Amino acid sequence: MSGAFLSETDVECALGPVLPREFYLRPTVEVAQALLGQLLVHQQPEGLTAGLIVETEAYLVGDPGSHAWRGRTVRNAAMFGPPGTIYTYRIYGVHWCVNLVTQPEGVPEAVLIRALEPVAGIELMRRRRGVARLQDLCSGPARLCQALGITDALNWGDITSPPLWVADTGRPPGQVCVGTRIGLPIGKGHEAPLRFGLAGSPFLSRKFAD
DNA sequence: CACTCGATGTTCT
DNA sequence: GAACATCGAGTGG
Repeated sequence: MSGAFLSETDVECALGPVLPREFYLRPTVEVAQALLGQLLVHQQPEGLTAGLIVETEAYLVGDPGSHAWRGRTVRNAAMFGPPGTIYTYRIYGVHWCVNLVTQPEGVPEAVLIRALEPVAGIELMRRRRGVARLQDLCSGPARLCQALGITDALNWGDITSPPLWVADTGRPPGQVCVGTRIGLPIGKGHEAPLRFGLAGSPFLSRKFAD
């Protein structure tokens, strides 16, 4: 596929209506599940990339696994923004991850996007990722950010408008798997059932225990 | 397949 | 100094 630059209208027609701010202003666990099956889209001059959200995690107030657990810092400030705020952070000093804020300003809850099924701009994703297999392009929170070109530049941005938004596919999520969150140390909320995925998707970062 | 390890910004001890 | 919402290269079965 060529790197044609679609207008906002073209994109909206092709990919469905943009999910509005009210979509995110619900209990965070509900948003994390409702996002499954919807389309994350990044529109840039070098091309448009998009993928179906197949895996998410919820991070809550009073949650020792959350970056906001010890209060506001320079890094996590976007988590305290209004619903629909984009929170990006650098992990292990090398990769980017992206979250969407779900609560009113001052209440730091968010959904981490953990995996996508590639849908649009797949050749651009392959160039950015340096891998060919479809299953390796977006199956992890840092992988999908590299594939879509998501960086710190989007931190504090608004997920309800370009350049990064979620399009409503109009499809029900299908069967949702629930599990424990990935990568959290013992005693830091690692047991909480706050990871969600589309059952049977080959694009998950890891399989769910049955 | 399982496991180890290096990359290194931000936060905490 | 150590730990961390990770990934990919390397080793060994």
